[in-house]
Amino acid sequence: MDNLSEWRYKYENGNFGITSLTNSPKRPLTLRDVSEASGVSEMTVSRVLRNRGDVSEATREKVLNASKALGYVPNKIAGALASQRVNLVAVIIPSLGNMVFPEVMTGISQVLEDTDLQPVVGVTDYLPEKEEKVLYEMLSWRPSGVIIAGLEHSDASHAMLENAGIPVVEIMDVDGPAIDHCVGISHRRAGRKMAKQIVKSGYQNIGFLGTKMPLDHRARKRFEGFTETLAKNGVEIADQEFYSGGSALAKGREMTAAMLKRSPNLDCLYFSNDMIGAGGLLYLLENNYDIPGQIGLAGFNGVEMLDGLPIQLATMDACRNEIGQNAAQIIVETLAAETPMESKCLELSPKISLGKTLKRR
Amino acid sequence: MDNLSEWRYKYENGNFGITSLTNSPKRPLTLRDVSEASGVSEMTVSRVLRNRGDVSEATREKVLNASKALGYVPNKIAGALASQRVNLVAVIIPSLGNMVFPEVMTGISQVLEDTDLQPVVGVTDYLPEKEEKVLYEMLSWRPSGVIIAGLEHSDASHAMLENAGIPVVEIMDVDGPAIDHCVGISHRRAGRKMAKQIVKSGYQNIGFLGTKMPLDHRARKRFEGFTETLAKNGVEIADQEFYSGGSALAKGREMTAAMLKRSPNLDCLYFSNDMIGAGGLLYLLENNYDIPGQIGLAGFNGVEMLDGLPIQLATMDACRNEIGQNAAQIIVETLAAETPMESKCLELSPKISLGKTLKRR
DNA sequence: TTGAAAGCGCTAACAT
DNA sequence: ATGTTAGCGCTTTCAA
Repeated sequence: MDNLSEWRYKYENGNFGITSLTNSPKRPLTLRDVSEASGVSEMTVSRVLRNRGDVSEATREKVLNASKALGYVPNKIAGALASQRVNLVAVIIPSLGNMVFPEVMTGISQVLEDTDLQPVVGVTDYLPEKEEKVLYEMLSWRPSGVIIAGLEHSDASHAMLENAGIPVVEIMDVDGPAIDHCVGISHRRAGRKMAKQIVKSGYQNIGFLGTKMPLDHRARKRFEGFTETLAKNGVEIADQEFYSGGSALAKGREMTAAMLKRSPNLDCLYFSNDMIGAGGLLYLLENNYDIPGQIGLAGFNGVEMLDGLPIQLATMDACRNEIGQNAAQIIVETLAAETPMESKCLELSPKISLGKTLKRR
Repeated sequence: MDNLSEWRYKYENGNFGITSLTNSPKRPLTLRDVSEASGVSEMTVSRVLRNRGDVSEATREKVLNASKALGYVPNKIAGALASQRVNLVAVIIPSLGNMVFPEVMTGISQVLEDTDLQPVVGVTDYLPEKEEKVLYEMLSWRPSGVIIAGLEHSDASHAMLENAGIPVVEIMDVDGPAIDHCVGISHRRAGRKMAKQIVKSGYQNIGFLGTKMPLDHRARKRFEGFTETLAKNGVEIADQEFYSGGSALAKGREMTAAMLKRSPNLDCLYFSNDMIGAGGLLYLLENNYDIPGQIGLAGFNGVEMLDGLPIQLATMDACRNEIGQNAAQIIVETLAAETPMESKCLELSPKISLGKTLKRR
């Protein structure tokens, strides 16, 4: 950073204009160029640029000036090869459109910002083959660690992660065996918890609305936990519907309309995410349903958006930021540890938020 | 990919279990290991793994088997250093939370998927200093191209981009001089267009609600274009309010309430993004305002979410996916070109969508 | 069709 | 405090 800020200073003070004319922009500059321009050995230049070892203030200045004047940007590829160290952490997530994952990313960045590590994102679109491809691609850059969503991976992905020889943190989910470390919530438990709450509130005819994704294991686990607990209480899902693609808000609206037309006696709807929940909520309000008296509603995620809804939707926080922070923290600690760290598995507790769409008893 | 899929095959068929016992996961495997395991020179192994040059089918098979059995993942760092080529495209955007940028990313990925290029994302949080840092960091990995949001950069960033010696595409905005290529819309023109529409619809007392970000140049330009055209029509912004942070939907609601309390005679609100627009819309509906008769509303972006709203908000599409696709296309073409490509600047036309929140005349 | 040698640009480990 | 040497793991180039 020091290097960078001085460089910036230089440009802001106009020296750039001159130097840009002196060096052809074709061949990227090397340490050697800086070395020659400053009359100091490459090694010393390297030391200055990395703030390593003892360098006299005089040489330091000479080097910095030359480096800035030329507009030198170090070649990390060569550096990484020589030092066998790469300050990158691979972060592999299913999607950026989900809002959940940008928040996880924020948590990760917050922690990594205080280190010299940098997150690099890869997106899998919930496809195991793509996950495999992305993982392979990222591992071939020899990152210092991997943070990857979910516990379910193809055999090949699994093998790659086990053999990578770097810390691996599987995030979002803890319902299953982890390869190395893991941080997340139990989606099964989350489903159960909401089922308990709904039953406790006195609802009996419950509909489920969710995504069609057979590959969204976490949604599936929530569904399983949910039905399981209902069953224990002698209640069965009265109707269910799944969607894929399109605007979640619009889908929630449509599915709710369709389901209530089909099963008018439902008294509660459980949505697998807050966005479709919000759509359902808007639909019901427009059609003058009494919420939560006539019909109860619950979602999942605790997306910030909900604060702006006419009525606050009951939901459950998925601890996204916290998950990101903890995962990054584990990577940092593992890398700092002298002795090989033990695998850690951290289960966070999603907080239920009743909002105003479930009856209180 | 061929390499990868065969590798996968191997694991799925259980060979992994055995080999994982044979090689210690401590030292990453090298070409040499594969070479020794297959009794073929490193060079030939390299050829096979990259599908380069002529290799006999027999050797090819030997090498592939050895490679898969060991679980070899090539080291791109070494490869990049040797070949002086990196298949990475740096994509630098202000935020992932905005929904706009994930959509741009989708467009980019769609195009790059058919090539061997890979996007790598960096986030600046709308901060010029962070942009500088991220850019410096990314350039030090010697990517093949840069796609960066906006036309406004610090002097140092500007200098780095000019000197990088790789294709640069500035996206989202075309109101200003580009360094190399650019793809986007004119936000000034977008602001003007919506102003024209609002005036044409007969509104006279117009309020503006937007983000407080002085660094969101595109929002600023829309605002400028908007007021400019109003002025030409003898109309002045009657009230305005800016926010920062928090749930955009909730903010839209709050700001709308506050503004109408303060300026009850407003007959139209222009929101700088659809999310706050949706918040305002929900607030007004709940309070039984007649939309668009009593009060007109317009937003900006054309976010998919809007489809689920009770009334469709008037807005303007920012061509996000298209921008991403075109930007990536330019990078691909420039890299493929034998002779240095001319700089291209592509202005897309945002489509206005009247929805039901503006009067039709 | 295959192999051997010479780096790519940097840094670790030693000198000095 | 500074310099020298020897690679890092690949690919390029040239030879066989």
